[in-house]
Amino acid sequence: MWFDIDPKSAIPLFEQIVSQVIFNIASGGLEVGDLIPSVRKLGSQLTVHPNTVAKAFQELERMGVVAERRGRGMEVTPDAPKICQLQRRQRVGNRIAEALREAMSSGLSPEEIRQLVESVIRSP
Amino acid sequence: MWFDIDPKSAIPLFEQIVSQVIFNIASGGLEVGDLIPSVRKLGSQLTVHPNTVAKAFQELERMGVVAERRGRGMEVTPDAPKICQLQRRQRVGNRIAEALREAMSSGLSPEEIRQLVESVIRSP
Amino acid sequence: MWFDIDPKSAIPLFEQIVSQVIFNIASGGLEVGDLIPSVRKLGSQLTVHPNTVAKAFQELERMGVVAERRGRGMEVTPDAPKICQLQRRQRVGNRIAEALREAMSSGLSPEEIRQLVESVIRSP
Amino acid sequence: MWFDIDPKSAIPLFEQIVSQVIFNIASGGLEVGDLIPSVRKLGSQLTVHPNTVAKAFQELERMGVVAERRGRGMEVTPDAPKICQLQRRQRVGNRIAEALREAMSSGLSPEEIRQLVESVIRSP
DNA sequence: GTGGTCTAGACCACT
DNA sequence: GTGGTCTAGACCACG
Repeated sequence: MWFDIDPKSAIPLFEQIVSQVIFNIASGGLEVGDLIPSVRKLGSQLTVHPNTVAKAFQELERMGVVAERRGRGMEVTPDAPKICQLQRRQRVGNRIAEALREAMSSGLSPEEIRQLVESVIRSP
Repeated sequence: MWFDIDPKSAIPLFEQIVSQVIFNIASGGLEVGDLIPSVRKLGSQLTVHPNTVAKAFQELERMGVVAERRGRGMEVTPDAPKICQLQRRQRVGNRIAEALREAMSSGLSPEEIRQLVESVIRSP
Repeated sequence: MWFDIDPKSAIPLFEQIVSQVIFNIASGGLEVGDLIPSVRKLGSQLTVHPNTVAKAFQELERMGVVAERRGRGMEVTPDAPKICQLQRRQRVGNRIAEALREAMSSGLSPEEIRQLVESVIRSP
Repeated sequence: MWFDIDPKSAIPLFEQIVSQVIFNIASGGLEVGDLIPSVRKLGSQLTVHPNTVAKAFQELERMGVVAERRGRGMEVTPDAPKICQLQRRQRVGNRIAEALREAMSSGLSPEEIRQLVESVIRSP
């Protein structure tokens, strides 16, 4: 299980947490029936306030990706893998599309953009 | 001169306006000494509140890209092209890098990402 | 002895258990001197955590409805029937009053509400 | 426009606020295109923290009942009346059904319950 | 002025 | 220990 959170990003923290949980389920890092980390544990791990994590969890619950097990925590639902794999493609695709749309509106040529993409995809 | 604004994007409107002005200067759509449109004119053209446009112009002035010509409006400075071409690469590059970083952290393979990018770059 | 528990209700489980014991005593299903089921037995019967049952029993003891018989369990007290018949009317009345108060504040007419009540009272 | 909030109720405040807005729209007290009161205004009117009101508004936005007008407030959507009239019946019906189900499980006869209902419906 | 996000910390129900 | 609700108050983006 892996979390990649950037507190300086314009994307709200709770939204980033939602995405990361989705990605973990989509890639099999979290499986059906698993308990996801508690709000307090994850909060201290990410140095984020537990309330912020809780907000992310409520969103995930609303999506049907996790369900509360009273007094135990939040459990990955049977429907989660299907939902999350779909969501992953949508979220990743949308953000790339948005960035490329901006790139093209900037006057850079498709070739320059392709080079930029390649340099990024290889580097980090 | 061309503006591509998306009011539904998570990126603040004033930030999008700043970028679009920078892109117009970088690509030669606006040249040194040109007057950029007034706050009201641009506001009504983009259906954005004039205060929001004013905030963007303030930011551009702070960057040294435009300067006030008393009684005439905001004028593109001599330094602007150099600044804007640099800014364009940085802004476009950063946003692509961010989107790709997310894509890679999502568990998709580099090959899948490359395909996604190609499909987006070709479509619209 | 009969228990009607809904784990999805907004009403706390322990509160539902308290009510159900009260109703059983009020209606004569449990009589003075009877032993109520043990915390573990009732817990496994209702698939509820024993601590939750224990909390309900604590509340019932505080109300004077049951008392501990050392080594035997919890026994229905002589005062219980009187207390429980009063409590039953209060609890049922309060909850109905609350639901109807909401119904009336919703803008539905008394006639529409009466119909709703009739349809519910006849159906299940 | 009318709000009936009970801070002592077991129902969460934000949920009560959601219901009350729905009821107001369903009964025509709020019409399509109206701005609902701001989080701060409604918060101080109900002596509830603005964050609690905001949580209710987010739920309403998620339901498609209101939409944000950036910098102006939350506006009643065209779909709202239909949604709210449906929701009103469901919410009111559910709560009455729950209360009556409890009443019947308490051992009271249908006739006693009907009398209770009538006495409540006539009194306040 | 508007709502959105975040931190902080309290209390509660439940296991 | 778990999550849910609420209060409190800060800062931000937008009009």
